[in-house]
Amino acid sequence: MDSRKLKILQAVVDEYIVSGEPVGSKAIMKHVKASSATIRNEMAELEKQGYLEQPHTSAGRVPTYTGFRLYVDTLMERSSLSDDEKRMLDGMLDRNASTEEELVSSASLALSQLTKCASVVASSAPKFSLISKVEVIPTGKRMYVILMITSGGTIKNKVCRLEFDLTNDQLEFLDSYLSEHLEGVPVDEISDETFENLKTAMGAYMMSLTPLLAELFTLAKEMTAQDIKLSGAKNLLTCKDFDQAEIINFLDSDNRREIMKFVDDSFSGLQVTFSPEHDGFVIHNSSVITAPFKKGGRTAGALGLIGPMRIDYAKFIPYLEYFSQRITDLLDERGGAEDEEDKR
Amino acid sequence: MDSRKLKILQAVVDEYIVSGEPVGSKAIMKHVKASSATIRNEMAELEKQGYLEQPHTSAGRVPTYTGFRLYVDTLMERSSLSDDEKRMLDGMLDRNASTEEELVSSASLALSQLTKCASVVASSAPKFSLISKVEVIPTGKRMYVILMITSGGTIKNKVCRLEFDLTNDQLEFLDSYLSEHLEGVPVDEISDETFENLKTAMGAYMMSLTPLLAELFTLAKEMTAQDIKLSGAKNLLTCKDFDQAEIINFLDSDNRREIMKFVDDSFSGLQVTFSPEHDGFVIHNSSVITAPFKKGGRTAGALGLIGPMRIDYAKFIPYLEYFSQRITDLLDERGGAEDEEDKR
DNA sequence: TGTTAGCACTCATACTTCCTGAGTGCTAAT
DNA sequence: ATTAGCACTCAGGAAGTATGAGTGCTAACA
Repeated sequence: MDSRKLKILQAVVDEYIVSGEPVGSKAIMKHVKASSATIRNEMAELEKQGYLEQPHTSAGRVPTYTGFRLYVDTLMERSSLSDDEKRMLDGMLDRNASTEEELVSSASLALSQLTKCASVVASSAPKFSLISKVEVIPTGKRMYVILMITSGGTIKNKVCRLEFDLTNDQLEFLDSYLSEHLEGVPVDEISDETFENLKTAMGAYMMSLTPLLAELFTLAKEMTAQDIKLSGAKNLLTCKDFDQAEIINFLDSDNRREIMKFVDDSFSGLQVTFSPEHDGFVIHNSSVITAPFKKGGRTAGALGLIGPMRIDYAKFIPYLEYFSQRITDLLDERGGAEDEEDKR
Repeated sequence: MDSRKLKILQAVVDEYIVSGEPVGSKAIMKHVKASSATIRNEMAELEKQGYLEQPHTSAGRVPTYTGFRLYVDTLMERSSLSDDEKRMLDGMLDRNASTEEELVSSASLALSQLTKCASVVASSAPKFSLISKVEVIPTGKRMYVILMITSGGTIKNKVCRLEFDLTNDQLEFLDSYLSEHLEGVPVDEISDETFENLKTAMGAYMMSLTPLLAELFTLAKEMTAQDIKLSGAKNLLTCKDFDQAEIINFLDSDNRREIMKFVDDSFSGLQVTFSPEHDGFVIHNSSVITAPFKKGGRTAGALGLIGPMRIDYAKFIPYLEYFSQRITDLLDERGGAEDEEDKR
C-alpha cells in the first residue's frame, strides 16, 4: 500500500479522534502535502478498500473499524509518558491499599476518570491461591458463618442456617477436619469429588452437616469465580458516540457476561479490540483496550478500558500499560514474601 | 373546600397519573357530572389555590406537588391487594434468604421491577445488635484479617498490614482480650473511649498493635454505618418524567448522602414525600415512598421507592406496605430465638 | 345565583419549505 | 500523476404555516 495513502488514513483517524466529525479532504491538506483533489481520489480508494466510509454523499470520511485496526496496529504514534504524567498517575494509585483488589480498583477508578471511559478490572487471581483458612463459626441459634481466606488475601464468608444446632463435638470435629484437609489446597482444586469425600468423612455427622458442606462448597466456587468490576460506567452514558438506549441496556444486562467475551483473550498482553470484531458485543461502535498485570510472575488479572472507537489510543494505551506495570511492580514488592510462604 | 372541587382535583391527578399529559376540562367530564365550562371555572380556582398549574395558556392542567399532597393524604382511593396479587408478591420474596439483607434485597428488587422505579433499602439494623465475635486471623506475612460478626448476622472483615509479624503471645493475648471485652457489647457503643481503653490495656504490646486496633475500630464504625442500597436505578434513566442529565448526575454523585435525607424520617411509618418538600433533593419532580420494617418489635430498616411524582400511589403504596409487613413477619418468625439469645 | 353553550383567542407541536455550506466526483488542463 | 474548476448532493438549520387541544370570557338560561 502506497505510503501517501497510509499517511492520509492516519490523518483521517487523527482528525476524527479529536473532532468526532466526518473528515473532509481539505482538513487533510494540513497533514499531507497534496491538493484536496488528490486526497479525494486517494480517499475514494481507501473507501473501496474498506478503511473509510461516508455517512452520506456530501460528508467527509469516517474510519471503519478496519481503518482503526490498521491505525492502532501500525500507523499510530504512541506518545510516551512524561515524568510529570508518571507522577500524576502514580499519585492516583492507592499505594496504601492493603489488598490487591483495592490497589487495582484505584487504578481502575483513575483510568475511568482520566479517560472518561468505563474501566474494568478482571481478576483471575484466586485461581492460583491456596486456602489458608476455613472456619465455621456459630453466630446464633442454628446460624453459622463459614469463613474462607486464601493466601492471596481474598476473604469471603457465607451464612448458613441449619435445621438443628450443632453440638460442640460436631463443631470441633468439623473444624479440625476442615483445617486438616482443606488448608493449603489450591482453591481451584476444590471439586465435586472433594465435596463427596468430605461428606463421607463426616460419617455419623453427615446428615446434619450436609447443608453446611454444600454452602462451603459453593463458597469455594465463588472464590475461584472470575471477578469483574466496572467503574465509571456513567461515562458511557454521557458519551455522544453511543446510543444511550444501548448503554442503558448494557448497564442493565448482566454485563459481566458480556465483558467476559474479551477478557479471556486479554491475559496474554496488551490488546485492542473493536466491537465488530467481537461478535455481538452489545455496545456498537465501541473499542476495548486491555492490559494484563502479573503477580509473582503469573498473570493475575487485567485492567481494561471500554470506550467509543474514537478514543485517544496514543495517549490512553500508555496510561494503561503504565498502570499495569506499576501494579505488577507493587504486587511483587509486597507480595514476594507471602508467595514464598504459600509454596511452603 | 367544595366537594366538587375535590372531586375535580382527584380526577385531574388520576388522569395525569395514567397519561402523563396535562389534563383538560373535557377529560374531567367523564369523572364529574358538570359541563366543561363549569369544570374550567373550578380548575381556574384550584390553580389560584396552588393545587394545579398550567404548563402554558392553551394546555390542560397538571397537579402541583401540593395537589399531589392533598391527593395522597385524603383523596386517593387505595386499592387493596387481591389474593392473587399477594401470592405474586410473596413469590417474589426470597424466603430462603439466609440473611436479613438478602431477604430485604429481594423485596427491593421485586419492587423496582413491579413499579419500574428505583427502590432503596435502608437498614438501621446494626444499631441494635451486639458484637458476637471478634477475631484476628493471620493470613500471610504481616497480614491479618479482622473479622467481626454481630448477633444480627452481619459479618464484615478488614485486612490489615502490619510492620512486624505478631508473636503467638501477642495474638493469643489480643484474641482473648478482644473476646472478653468486646463480645456482647452493642456495636454502637464502641466509641473513641473504648478504643483508648483498648490501647492502654495492650500495655507493652501497644506499639505494634495500634494500627490493628485502629482498623478494628473503623470496622466497628462501619458496622453501625447506615447501609443504603439502591436497586433498579436504570428505571429512572428511562423514565420520561425525568431530566436524564439530572439522573446521571444523581447516579454519579454519592447518592447515599442524598437518600439519607428522607430515610431518617421514614422509620416511624409509611411516608410519601415529594422532591420540593425535601429541600434540594437532586431529582426534580420525584416522589419517595418509604415503609419501615421491624425486627423483634424494633424498627430495623425501611424499604423505599423513588420514582416520578406521577406514580400509581393507589397501587404501589399497598405493595410497599405488604412487603414491609411480610418482612417484619418473616424476621420475627425466624429471628425470635436469636433475639432471646442476644438479651442473655 | 350557579351552570352552561358558544366563541374568539393562545400557543405548543408538527409539517413544510427554503437556504446554506461543506464536501463530493468528474472533467479537462497542466 | 496531479490539480483547478465546476456541477451536484444532501444534512441541518431557519422561517413560515397549519392544526387542534385547550383556554377565558360573555351572555343566555334554569
